[in-house]
Amino acid sequence: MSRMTARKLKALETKKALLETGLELFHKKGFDNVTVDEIVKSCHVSKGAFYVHFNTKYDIFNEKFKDIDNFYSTFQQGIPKNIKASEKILMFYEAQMIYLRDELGKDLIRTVYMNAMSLTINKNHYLADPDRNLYKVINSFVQEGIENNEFKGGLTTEEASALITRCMRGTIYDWIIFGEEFDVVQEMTTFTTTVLNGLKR
Amino acid sequence: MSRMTARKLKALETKKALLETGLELFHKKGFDNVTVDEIVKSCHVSKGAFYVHFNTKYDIFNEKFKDIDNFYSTFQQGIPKNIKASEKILMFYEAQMIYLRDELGKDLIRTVYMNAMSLTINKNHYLADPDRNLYKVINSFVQEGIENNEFKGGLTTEEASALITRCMRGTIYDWIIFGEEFDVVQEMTTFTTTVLNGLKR
DNA sequence: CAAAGTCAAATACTGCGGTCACTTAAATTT
DNA sequence: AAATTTAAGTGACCGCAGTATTTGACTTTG
Repeated sequence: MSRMTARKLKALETKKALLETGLELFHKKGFDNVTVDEIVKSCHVSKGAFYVHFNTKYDIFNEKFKDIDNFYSTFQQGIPKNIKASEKILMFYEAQMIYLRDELGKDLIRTVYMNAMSLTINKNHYLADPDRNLYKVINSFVQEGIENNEFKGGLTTEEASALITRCMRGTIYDWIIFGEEFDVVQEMTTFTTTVLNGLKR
Repeated sequence: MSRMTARKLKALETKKALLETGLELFHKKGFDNVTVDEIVKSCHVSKGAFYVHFNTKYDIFNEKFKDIDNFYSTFQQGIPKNIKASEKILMFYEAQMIYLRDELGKDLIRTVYMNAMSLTINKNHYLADPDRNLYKVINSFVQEGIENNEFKGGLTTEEASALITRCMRGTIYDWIIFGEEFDVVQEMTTFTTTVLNGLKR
């Protein structure tokens, strides 16, 4: 099923236009200073069309955010095979944070992190989805660390992974609420190093 | 200056009524399901009056949230003098989390944590105010731990305190975004223990 | 190929947080 | 005690996210 008819193709084009225009405007003026009306006017479609393709205004950024998961393989390639699991995690996180800071930007991340907290969503936000690629990657590093006896065995792989990814969320949250002098990359390294230290035997 | 005139007294009563009614309605129906119009109607004042006393709808919960700081002394009293700094921190956090979970409730905390992320605030939210009582308390515990050589000296008191309070924010954030099975008290203990472990020499 | 069904898109509308120009009465000054 | 200042309170209004209802072009089916 799901043949690509002319209509579906047209719809996909509309969605793409909304997405790209939205991202562009958000980037230029900031999420809060762009209205949905502005986006649809800029695309010469109606507001109703927007809500055919997206559930909320946030979804534009959410969609973009999900793209990161596709880049994880890229990050992983730069990580040597023969170093310790904890070092792999640190390298991975550092690359990640640089990407967030320089490519996605704080405004996008703020939006995604805020949206994840809203009650409107009945099931978990993508950010809290255990099947997210990011969590799988961390999970594999942690498993490696446990098998190599680098980490102590008090916690299961899942539990330890949850703590390590919580480092990330906690640091990013602080990045958002603290002023400009906050250095995400540096802070992420410091915090994660401490936690990894606490996990070691 | 700042004598208590009849008018100021009247205004204070209005504010108190708005605050109490707001809290009651939020508690009963949930923050998102209560409108400002509903609150003011219930208090027989105009909408404008609300915004004389509060800057946003969030402020009702923010004000309540600030009250915790007044209870810190209560928490501290239950903490023995002769135990290790790390144990004091854990006990303090545990009491804190039980209070958040059972007294303030997730909805209030969610609201405060969301509001702290919003851009509308030009200066830091109260949650990120370094002069907050909570941060001073943690700071004193950390200082004690460093002086007693319980923690290693790689980080300054302020840096180590920042990491420990980040544990709290990170765990609370996860409490909000993950489903019902998340146990804040348990998770806070596990995470903080790990971080404290990582700080020890 | 014509009737039935589908779904992207359009438009008018609702709900709500927040604002603004204004009123009014109390407080202060002269 | 009259004149002036201050600030609590009013209520109509606005901006904007999101919704309900309808339309009509395209696709599917018999």
